[in-house]
Amino acid sequence: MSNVELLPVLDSSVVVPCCPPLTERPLDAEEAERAAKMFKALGDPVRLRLFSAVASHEGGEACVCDISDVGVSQPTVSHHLKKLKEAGLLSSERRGTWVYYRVEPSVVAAMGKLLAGAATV
Amino acid sequence: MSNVELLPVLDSSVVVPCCPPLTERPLDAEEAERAAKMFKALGDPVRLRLFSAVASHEGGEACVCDISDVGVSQPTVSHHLKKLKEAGLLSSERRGTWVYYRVEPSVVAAMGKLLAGAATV
DNA sequence: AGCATGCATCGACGGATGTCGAAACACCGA
DNA sequence: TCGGTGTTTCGACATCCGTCGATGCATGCT
Repeated sequence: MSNVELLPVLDSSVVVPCCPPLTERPLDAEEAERAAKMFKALGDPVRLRLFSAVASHEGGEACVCDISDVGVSQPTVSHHLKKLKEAGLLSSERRGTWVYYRVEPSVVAAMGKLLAGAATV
Repeated sequence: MSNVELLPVLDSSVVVPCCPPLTERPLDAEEAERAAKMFKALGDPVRLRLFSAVASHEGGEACVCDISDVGVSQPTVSHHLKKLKEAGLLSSERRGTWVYYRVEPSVVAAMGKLLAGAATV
């Protein structure tokens, strides 16, 4: 039943260039500015729910109508999705009536790499 | 009956209970609230630099004096360290004149687990 | 063309947040 | 006990941010 999605195997070396792991050395101002934007994007409960809804949706994508039941108005949902997009965490594409959002794997991987190591001090 | 230890030994495999990976299922409101607090704590450039400074400091800990050169006033540094502590990402201990901060590995690991999977959609 | 639906933008409002200087607190050495 | 240094707390302020209703735009259906 499940037609397997084509997974572009996560190539860890092609991760979006941002910053070294947080444990490698203290981030400088510019690096911190960039990295903070990504964390900030997930630093809101509504955005986190939207992101999770997209990430966990079958097919790896979801239209706004699929995920907009998070307790805030429709304009607010749209506002948050825009923020997530600006942070690079989601991308969107219009197909007919609906707009589909999907996770941007490389950026999420970059966040993971930032954290990697900090848990094993 | 419940005279159970409230704070069991922190086994690094037993990560702080928070939420399932973001890809497993959509987070509910309560989970999102908890998880967002952690991301929000790292969503400020100054806090990210402070966290990185602690995480990368030799010995896994640093006193405020070691890391307070991030371009803001000293009270502001203290304010941000408090936020990181409240989020559970750092812990602190006073030893004589100085206060030492260190990374709380289990909480950082929890954040990593949230992200894990979202990069391999 | 006209209308209904899905989504984005606008403008406004209230509360949260980052920042500072001043002051308080904790500790140590003389 | 006193002064000095490291750190936190306090109070104030400007800005940012999440939220909403109203409105605009794009698409598809009749």
